[in-house]
Amino acid sequence: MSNDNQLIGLRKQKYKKLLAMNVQVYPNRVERTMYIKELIDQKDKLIETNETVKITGRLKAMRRHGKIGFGNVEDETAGIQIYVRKDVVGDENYEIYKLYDLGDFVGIEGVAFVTESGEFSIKATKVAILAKSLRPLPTVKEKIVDGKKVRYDEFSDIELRYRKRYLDLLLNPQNKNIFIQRSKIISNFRKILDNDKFLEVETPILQPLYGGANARPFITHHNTLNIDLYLRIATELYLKRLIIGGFERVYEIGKNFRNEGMDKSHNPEFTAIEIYQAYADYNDMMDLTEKLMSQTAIDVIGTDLIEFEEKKINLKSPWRRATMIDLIKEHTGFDASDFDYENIKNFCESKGIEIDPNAGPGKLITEIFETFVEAKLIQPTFVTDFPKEVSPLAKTKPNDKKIVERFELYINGSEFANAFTELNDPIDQRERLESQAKLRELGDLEANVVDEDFLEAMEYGMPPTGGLGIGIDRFVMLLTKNTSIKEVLLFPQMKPEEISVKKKKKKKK
RNA sequence: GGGCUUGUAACUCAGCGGUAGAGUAUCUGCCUUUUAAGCAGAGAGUCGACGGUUCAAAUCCGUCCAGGCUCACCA
Repeated sequence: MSNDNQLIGLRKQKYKKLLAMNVQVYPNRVERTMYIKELIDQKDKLIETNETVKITGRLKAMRRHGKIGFGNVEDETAGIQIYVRKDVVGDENYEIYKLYDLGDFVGIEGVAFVTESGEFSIKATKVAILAKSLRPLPTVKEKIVDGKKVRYDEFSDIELRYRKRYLDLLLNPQNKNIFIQRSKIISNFRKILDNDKFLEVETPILQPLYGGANARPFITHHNTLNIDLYLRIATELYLKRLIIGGFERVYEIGKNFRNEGMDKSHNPEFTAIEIYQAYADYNDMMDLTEKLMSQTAIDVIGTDLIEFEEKKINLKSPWRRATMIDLIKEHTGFDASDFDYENIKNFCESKGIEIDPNAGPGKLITEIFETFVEAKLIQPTFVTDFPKEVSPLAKTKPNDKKIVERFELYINGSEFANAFTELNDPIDQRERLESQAKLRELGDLEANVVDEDFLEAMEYGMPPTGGLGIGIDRFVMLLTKNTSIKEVLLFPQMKPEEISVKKKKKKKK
């Protein structure tokens, strides 16, 4: 018998013993008079009144001493020590207590008191089991040394933490806290936008055509319609349809799916917020980005100064705004402002940048930026005025048709937001999408596809609009000081373990 | 995809050619104020998988599986 089965077997035996004692091991209804946090907050009053309280929670520690015993019970608000005496709770209750295992959900009825060693506890008058844990939780022990918590045998295996996130949440409060922060960040975005008269909407995840970004999609199939559908790579084109439809301020928070590589900052599904505002442009979007991010930092983590990887990142607005061309000049000395293909190509070659034969000067300029500038933008920086060539959905500048009104926000060397003065000229939009289609034919799997339905919508008239997208996961990483996206996703994508193979082999033996 | 690296008991780890180890957890006994409770004893492992070398493999070699770091690719 494997150890695993041995430990589980023992717990199953206890389950049976409880049943034999006519104890409901998984009762339907449970009574709780207060959360443990409330109990602790009312310590003095409860000791004075000797009032009976009922708490519930998971058993996190047990210390049995013959005819008495201690334990620690935790609910979501706090934990408290329980004290169980055989002569107080009676034989049957004490028997139930003895059949407790670490990880069981228990209900304790009792009165508040302070032990001889000074610990506020609850002295049980009645004990119950609310749900038995058949599988032993990993053992983590804590000790308080000089007021600091020292943890032993922490559940720290990264792979296990991701695969069994429920254990990570249960055993590592600091990791659970990441997801509390994440939730607060998202609800704070909502609060700011809702106060600003934005309407939250939901658009299709399953799309007959995908668009709004350069990326390879996931493909799925609808049986009844017998058509392939794509999981959205962005919400952009649907949100613009809503602007056309007369909603002046909309946003959507949701998952996008991109069938591409995975690394510390890319998960195949990730959360983005996209925001569209009629009668606004990319300058307004910069103001909005600053407001959302710096205000949220203050609201959620209490400061807009973040110390991360030994860098001090200052989210206090205003943030630097600089054009891509100027930043390239600043970091390399190279002046690409003339968009002269030969000149730019020569520079790329001299720096060892690989040249895609289909790339025009705009694409090359972007590559120079990515190679020499991106990683150096530690403080929040709006990189503005992108080449039109790489921005098929953004409006050109009035005085320079090679450049569009677009920005990307960089913090700590990586992209956090992308925004445009949205292209609303349907003739221009059609030409741009058609030239993307040509790139596709030349083998660019990430080029946009022509979405006739979207173009038709735009032909009815789309107001001048500013649009903005922010990567939520990366922002959560920044505020919670995590370097891996997996740490801020509850269930990051992992390769499945080949359990079936293992099991088959086991059975054969 | 390349390089480096990890995988041993439920958890955290040691062992790195000669009969599988420790602490915690679990079980048994003692124990009515403990708190990483204590003391005494016990059980628990296909040493990620499959091959190879060897008298002998957790240990050396190869392939594979799953992670991590990093570079490349990619928004």
